[in-house]
Amino acid sequence: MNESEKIPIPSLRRLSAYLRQLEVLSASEVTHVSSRQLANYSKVGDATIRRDLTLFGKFGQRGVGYEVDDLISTLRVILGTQRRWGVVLVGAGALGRALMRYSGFDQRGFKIIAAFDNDPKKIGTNLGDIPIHSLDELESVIDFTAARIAILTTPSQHAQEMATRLTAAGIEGILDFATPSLEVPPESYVTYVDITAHLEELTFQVSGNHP
Amino acid sequence: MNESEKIPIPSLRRLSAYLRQLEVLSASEVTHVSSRQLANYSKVGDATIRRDLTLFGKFGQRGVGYEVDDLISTLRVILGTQRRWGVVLVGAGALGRALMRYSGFDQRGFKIIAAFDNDPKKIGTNLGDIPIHSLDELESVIDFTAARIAILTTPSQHAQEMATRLTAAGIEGILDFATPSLEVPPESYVTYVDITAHLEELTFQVSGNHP
DNA sequence: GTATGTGAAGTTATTCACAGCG
DNA sequence: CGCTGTGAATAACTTCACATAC
Repeated sequence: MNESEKIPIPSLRRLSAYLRQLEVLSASEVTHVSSRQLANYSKVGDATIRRDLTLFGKFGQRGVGYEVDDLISTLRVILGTQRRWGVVLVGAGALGRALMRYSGFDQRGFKIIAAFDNDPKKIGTNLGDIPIHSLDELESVIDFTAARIAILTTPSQHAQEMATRLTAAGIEGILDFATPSLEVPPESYVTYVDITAHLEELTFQVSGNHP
Repeated sequence: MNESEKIPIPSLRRLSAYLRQLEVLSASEVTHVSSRQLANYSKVGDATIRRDLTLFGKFGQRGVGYEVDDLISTLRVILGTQRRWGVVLVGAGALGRALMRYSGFDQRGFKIIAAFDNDPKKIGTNLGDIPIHSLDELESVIDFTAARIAILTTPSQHAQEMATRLTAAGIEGILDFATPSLEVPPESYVTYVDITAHLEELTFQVSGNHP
């Protein structure tokens, strides 16, 4: 995939942050918010917020601001989460199991519907209501559930093989915790999360070994 | 903190990725690598790699490239991970416990040395060799261990209070899984990881609701 | 008065392209 | 010759500042 009609990735990522803040405001019965107010809740400038939003349309009212619940709906439509997404998870180790137990996905439109592992002790069991399957069933379960998104939490040695099988089986987006720079077909999309890289960012800032 | 001597954050984050790749190459007994080769392993151009590295010094040899193990050491010095960092973890829920079990930190220079939770059933127990303390002991344990980095995996309602206490107790860097835009004193540093935001990035790309 | 949406300006980051060194 | 290091050029992103709308 990708062409994405020229949406800058930084802008796209900020949309999720705006959505979080708006959900908090909505829960506090706030009905309207200006870009200035929204900017107060983050490190982003008000002009950036307005520009980000106008990449997708005109959602504000001059002199008033944005209607909170409307903007939430709009952002969900843009991000594709006004509908529910079934997600499969490959690798039911410590991190995979933690994600399977994480309750926050539900309210954000995601549901882990199946997990896969190669440990015979886990295969056939459930964690909560999520069944853990053998890797042999990867393709058939993806086909049956029509899942399009996968979370990859295997050891890094197996990550590329799993990514190849996942995309061949119809998965279009992979959230990769396992290894940097997975090779996937051009019509699919990967985002990589490296927790140690974030810690390294902190130690760089904290230890100040700057030139 | 921060002034960071003008290191662009994107460059800084790529250093961690280079380090991962170099570690793989070193394990495969590769002794030298050119920026071009390194670029093949990621989506970054070779000129970007050279420019990133020269922000910190001149580490290559013309006509040859970079010596893999040397560059690994150099990057660790830059990132501050040639020494070992004790890290405290606040919130021993599913995600916190998964991170406590994660073995990859050790080889990257990090060690979770203590965890904190408010659940009486957890307090006083160990997970692996990591003791779980009462939150009452937060300040004293940070003081005793001289920890400077913390991982925050509490429910979001408690995150700000915990961040305030952590920084007051001497923590300088927080890896925040709990809530966006924590307020911290200017001499401390926060990096935020939002797993659902990454999933939203995928659903945006996959569902193609682009203008 | 207040706040959006947006050209224009400014800033930051990436890529080009090549001189210079091993 | 190959590959780094780097000015210069380009591209990407952010911020300014204001006309416009409510």
